[in-house]
Amino acid sequence: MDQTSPHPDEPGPPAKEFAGGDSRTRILDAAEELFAGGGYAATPTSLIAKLAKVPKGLLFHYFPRKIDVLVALVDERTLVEEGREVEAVPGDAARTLSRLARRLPLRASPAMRRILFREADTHGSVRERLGRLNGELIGRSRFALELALPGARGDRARLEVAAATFAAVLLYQENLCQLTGHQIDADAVADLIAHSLA
Amino acid sequence: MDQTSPHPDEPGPPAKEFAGGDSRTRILDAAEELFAGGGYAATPTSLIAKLAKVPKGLLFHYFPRKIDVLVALVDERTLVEEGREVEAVPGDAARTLSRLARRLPLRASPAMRRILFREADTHGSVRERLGRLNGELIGRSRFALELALPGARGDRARLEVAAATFAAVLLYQENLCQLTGHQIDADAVADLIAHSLA
Amino acid sequence: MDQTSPHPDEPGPPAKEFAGGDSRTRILDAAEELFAGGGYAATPTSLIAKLAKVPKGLLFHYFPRKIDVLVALVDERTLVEEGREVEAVPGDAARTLSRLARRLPLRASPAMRRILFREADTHGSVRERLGRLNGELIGRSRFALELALPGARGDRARLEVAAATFAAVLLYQENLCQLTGHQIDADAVADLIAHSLA
Amino acid sequence: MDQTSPHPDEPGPPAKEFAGGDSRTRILDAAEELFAGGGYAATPTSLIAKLAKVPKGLLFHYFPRKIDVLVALVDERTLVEEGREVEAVPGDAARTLSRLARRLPLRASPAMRRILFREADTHGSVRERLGRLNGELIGRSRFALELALPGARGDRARLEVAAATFAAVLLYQENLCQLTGHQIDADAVADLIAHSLA
DNA sequence: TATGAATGAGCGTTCATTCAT
DNA sequence: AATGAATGAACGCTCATTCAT
Repeated sequence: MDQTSPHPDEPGPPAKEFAGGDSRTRILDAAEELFAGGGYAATPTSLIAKLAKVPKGLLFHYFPRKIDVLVALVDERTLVEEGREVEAVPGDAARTLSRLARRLPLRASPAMRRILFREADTHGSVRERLGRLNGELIGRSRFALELALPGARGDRARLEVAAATFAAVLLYQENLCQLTGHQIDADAVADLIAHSLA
Repeated sequence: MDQTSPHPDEPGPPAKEFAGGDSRTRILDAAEELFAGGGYAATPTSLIAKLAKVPKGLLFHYFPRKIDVLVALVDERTLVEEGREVEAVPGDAARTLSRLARRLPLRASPAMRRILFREADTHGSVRERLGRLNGELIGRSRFALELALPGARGDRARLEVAAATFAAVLLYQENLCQLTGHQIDADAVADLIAHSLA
Repeated sequence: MDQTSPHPDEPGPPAKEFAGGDSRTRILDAAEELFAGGGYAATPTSLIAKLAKVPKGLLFHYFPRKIDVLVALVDERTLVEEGREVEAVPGDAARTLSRLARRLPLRASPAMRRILFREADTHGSVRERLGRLNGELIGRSRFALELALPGARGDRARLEVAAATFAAVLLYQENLCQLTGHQIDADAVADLIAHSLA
Repeated sequence: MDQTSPHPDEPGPPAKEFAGGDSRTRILDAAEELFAGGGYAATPTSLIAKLAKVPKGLLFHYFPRKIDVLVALVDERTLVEEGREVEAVPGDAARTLSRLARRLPLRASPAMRRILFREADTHGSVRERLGRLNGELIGRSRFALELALPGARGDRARLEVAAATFAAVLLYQENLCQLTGHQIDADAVADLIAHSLA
């Protein structure tokens, strides 16, 4: 959970955070934690309820089927920002890409990020969100490079490949690094790609 | 799956492939298909037994616990080739990497490849194998580039980044492409990287 | 169900049929439809509330227990007419019974009739109502035959049997015909019975 | 359970009645009793298992879904005898029908008979069986009357009505009598019908 | 009267695993 | 090695009912 997700302990007006709404939030909080930790299939609804400190039946009041919890999580707690302006540094592809890497168009907690990759295989709505993120990453990389290197120096195809490569590296960083234990330095990759386009 | 996929280069007589041994193989065949399709957690042992056409009890004779099936699958049906020679094309980093992409150091059926990525989150032995693949990809890429570009032209660090990037793209190609629907052309990436090292 | 079915002969102003009272009626309407369709046990109160478009809690305001809905339905929407005069055609037992068949002493919608037979096994109040209907049918048949055939031609016992037979056929027609798909023509049976008493 | 159903305590060769088969029988025994008593919908599988003294899971080993228990019961423990010869008493329709009433073409325990009527509303396979019984009763009654009264005295239509009436009375006797508390004497009805055909 | 969140026992079902043969 | 009945804990889910507002 990052600064954008609805947390009851967040500062600001605590309005409407009592009564019914609270339980639903606590259920999602618990599910987020557990799905990220053990995976959707291996997490029993009873455990979600226990962690959320709500009776089991209430979970199904808000989410008629278990899968609805996951869908709600993805719907409400991940946001792929689309079409935002890219901050390009004219003439400097490397720094432009670096900035991009620092501000991924994904508003989601670390837990939600894990869920996004973990459950993409199994559940369409999650896969769709991941696909959207991928597309956005490619689009932004392409756009950023176009801005940084306005002269069509290097044909478009090469620029496209560069964008796809950078997107691949960013997703790799988000996902596989944790699994494989191999780190990758996005800044260095940005530099590499910039060189190749020079 | 079939006799051609797992270890085509394995020497030795194919003995013991009749009678009893057959059941074990059929169990693994079935599990491979089902784990790839629906995931380990969502596949009941009873379904494996049914698809393998063996009685349920026999499955537990060969694999006392369900997880042992997955472990056996990874142990016996994936092989990360280590330290093999890389076919480098001296002076041509692009073609060298392309060759690498064409012959991944992973001997495994498409189904086993899916399993490798799918279950890496949950099961240590799978994760270890995936990590090994990642390491091998990086190592080979590095080695290939060293061979192709013997002059330490471009510092080592840059070469390291290039290797890691290429490895990331290859894994992305193996895994995320299916999920996100975005293809990536490894040859073009090879070309890109070669340029950046020129 | 609608304003014509339950008690078309009930006198009195139709007052109180707005506002709050409406909810109660809609609940009973919904329950009638659902109990007839799927049976009492298989119909959740939540579904009744949904079909009635009332909140779940309100249902329990009017009917503290689920069974009360069924009891109210039977109480308020079935009426076994007792002791009404039978229109006999003197000397013509066949036509007399035919008339009886055409005007059963049961004021209830088709749905309520199904409920009456369906739930008789399980719930005493329903069984009692069905028993009452049966008794009334026998009584009327007996009385009709006595009127039609005033000379005690044929002993009383035979007349009693004829009445019971006709009642059985009428109930069979109401209930089993739908289940078994075999129709029976009450007029023809009336004719048959009249012959046997001649 | 009547003399035809498979009971372990039945005399005769006790072969194959050990091991697994016993549990299945005990489950059906328990279900028969409970379904007859409280109805299918109101009988939890856990109660069946408890009464049968088997673990709950075993019930689902033999009957994957609850409804399969009911279907098996109807399939294996009711038999509508079809096409058997009718013992007619030539010239005596009354006694012929009486004999028919005494030997219904239904082999089933009293409990199964209740189930047949109780659950006919809800479950197709039960309804089919009941419909078959109804058809057989009509067919036999017709055939018996044809045999007893070979001269086409009384047109065929009348004979058909007589058959249907008698069948209706027999089913009424089996089912509704218990619910309504009104008895009907099949012999007397047979007599009545015979008179009407004379 | 009206509302829907809350509650928890219980349901049908699944499933990994054991075991006697 | 082979078999499938047996076991019981746990699962996702349902549901009548309660309750605070």
